[in-house]
Amino acid sequence: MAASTLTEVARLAGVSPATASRVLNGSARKPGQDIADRVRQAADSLGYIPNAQAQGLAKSSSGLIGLIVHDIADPYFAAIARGVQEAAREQGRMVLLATTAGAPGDEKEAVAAFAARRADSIVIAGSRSSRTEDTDGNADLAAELDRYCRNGGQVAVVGHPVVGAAVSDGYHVVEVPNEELAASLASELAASRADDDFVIIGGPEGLFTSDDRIRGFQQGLAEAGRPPAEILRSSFNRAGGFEAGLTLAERIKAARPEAGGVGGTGNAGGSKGLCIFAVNDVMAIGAAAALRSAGLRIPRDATIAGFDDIETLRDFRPALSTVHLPLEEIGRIATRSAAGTAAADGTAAPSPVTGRVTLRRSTETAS
Amino acid sequence: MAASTLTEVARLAGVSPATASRVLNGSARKPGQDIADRVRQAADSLGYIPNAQAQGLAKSSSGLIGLIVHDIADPYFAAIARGVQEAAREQGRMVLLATTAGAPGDEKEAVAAFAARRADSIVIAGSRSSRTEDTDGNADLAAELDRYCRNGGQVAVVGHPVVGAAVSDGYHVVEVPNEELAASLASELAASRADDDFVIIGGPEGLFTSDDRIRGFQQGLAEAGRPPAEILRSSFNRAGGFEAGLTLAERIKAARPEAGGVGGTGNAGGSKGLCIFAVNDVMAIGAAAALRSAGLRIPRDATIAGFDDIETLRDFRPALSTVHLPLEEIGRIATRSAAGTAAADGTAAPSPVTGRVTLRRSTETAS
DNA sequence: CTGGTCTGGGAAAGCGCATTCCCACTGCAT
DNA sequence: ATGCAGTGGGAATGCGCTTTCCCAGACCAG
Repeated sequence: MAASTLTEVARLAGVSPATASRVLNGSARKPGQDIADRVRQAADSLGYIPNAQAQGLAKSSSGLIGLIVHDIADPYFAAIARGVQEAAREQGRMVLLATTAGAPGDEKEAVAAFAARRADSIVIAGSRSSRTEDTDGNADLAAELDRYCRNGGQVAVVGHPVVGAAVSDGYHVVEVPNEELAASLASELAASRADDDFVIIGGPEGLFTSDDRIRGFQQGLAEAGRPPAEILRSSFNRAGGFEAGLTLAERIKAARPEAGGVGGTGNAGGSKGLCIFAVNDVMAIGAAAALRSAGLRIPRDATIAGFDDIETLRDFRPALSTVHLPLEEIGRIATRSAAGTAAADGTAAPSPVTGRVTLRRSTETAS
Repeated sequence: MAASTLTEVARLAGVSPATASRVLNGSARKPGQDIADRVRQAADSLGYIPNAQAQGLAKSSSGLIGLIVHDIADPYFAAIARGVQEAAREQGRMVLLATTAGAPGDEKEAVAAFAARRADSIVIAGSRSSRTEDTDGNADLAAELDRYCRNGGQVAVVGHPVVGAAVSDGYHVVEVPNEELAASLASELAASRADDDFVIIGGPEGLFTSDDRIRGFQQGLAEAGRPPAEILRSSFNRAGGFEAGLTLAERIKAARPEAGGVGGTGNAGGSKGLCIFAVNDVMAIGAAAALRSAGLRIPRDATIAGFDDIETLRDFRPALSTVHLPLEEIGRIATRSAAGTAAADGTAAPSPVTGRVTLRRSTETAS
């Protein structure tokens, strides 16, 4: 018992398929009221569900929007995905999900798959990379995107443009002011942590998001008259933060004259404290966990700040200083800017993304 | 410049479209080596990408799997989604995402949309509800699923069967032993918290997952010779947990003879302690935050346990006692059991879901 | 009353592909 | 030399829908 077709509905209603199509789907021509009623009645007496594939084939558009993320279980991407999903629903589209772990090769395949499904638009979240091992992948990805755009596809990239992508009118970038915000964070921290040394826990070199935030932070430090911070590189996730945190914990303990047992006086003696900036919240949490596992306490033995303001992490204690990013909104903006409507609106540029430095307990001056 | 078609490739290669189709897509008939090479070469010189819509139309299958969740930004669903995504990739399919906030009406629409797109299978995560206001929605959803299955669709539901769904051979349920696990948790807690009273923070009545866990917990308590716990109902998310937590905080403070300032002696005086079981981790975190905001400390002034073992929450302190659920695996299992292959394998029932009670600091006996 | 313009419905041609059927040809046994 | 199965390619049909084009009738002005 296959699903019923438009033709069957038409026959039941005693009209031609053309007419049935016109009444059941938004067509320019509106058939007469009586006929419309008859068709609609026939349709739901048959439980008719239009075949989106056939519709797509005929109209060459699918009502699909492709979303590419590194990892859907990462709360950063999950938040963006929620925004995308929401905007998609507004537009009456569905979202197709692809996860790639950030490998440009996989992303290229995802784009090809979306193109095959004739997705109306593609949203690419997740940091672009300029690492040399990704050069080929980036080129392939750029070529694939280019082709997709030339065939009328719309793509929106969150953060940075894809390396080497040609600027076409179907290609939008949702700029996230990572650098400026990191600079603001640095300047605020420089003010409140006057006696601290700074150290940065970053992702692998070449990851744009990470690099931007590092650069911005250093710049903010410089403007505040502080020396540049040392940079520890590790992977862009919780594990990376943890690893770097262990390294830092060793140093902190080594630098302390007395043994660092629980109940120590902490950093009160005027020796310089350490303020850690992890380039994202998840890494910051990892680092904090590492410090704690080494018997150190935050903000007593070191202070720490992250970036993103992940919602799920907001109950973490001590509350994490960070930079708030409207992740969900970013997802919405990206989706809208890649919607056909945005292009039609012409100059209606989507509102730019704004973040906000949010200092909390994890960088508060020890009492 | 529209995307190139099979016909164009065939023409370039000097063969018929039929032959081109046979070489480019896995067909039973394999054309000769020389011809195959010619076609393949023509294909990628043209940058040919098969039109999945047309393929789907012709084959009436789409390589799509639909995933229904309440909220993709909820780490519980995000984790399941990762598993689904992973399994889908193994099968060479893509996942279509729909979020419904748990409203059966929306879920019905999502199923219809998936059916329209001729998704090969549908995975429904997220608790079913038997609330009276959802009765109609549930019936609609069941009818829609039924139709989908009759048309050859496969559906897998995580947790509970959809209310009123007819058992058909395309309908699979991935059982999660919520009740048993909650009972185990209760029994372990009853043993380690010999002097505590128990209270349960549950979701709205009628939510199966919540109800099962509550029932199981009560049963575990009973088997341990404890009286049933009082049940506080609120919404099934962090906010609900927070709200219930505030209520409990009031009570705890009221029950304490001396004022509950910081530095109080806590619960040492032999008065009975309170052990809170929140039916999921996110609610537990919310409740913990509420207690903390009221100046109470865990596990000193109250102990608390959750359910799910959400990864992102694992760095929360005090570490949350909970029941570990292999969320990602659950997603994989659901996806596989809804794959055509699972049906083909016949008796190869997917391994059942097993959880594990995981006691951590949040329910540790106060030192 | 007639010629013209609308209006609303139907017939038919694809959209891009898979697949069934058909046919020409080869190679082998008879 | 003849008949046969077997092989490999092409023509044609259809998946379910949209949309252009066409046509019959209605309606108005002249």
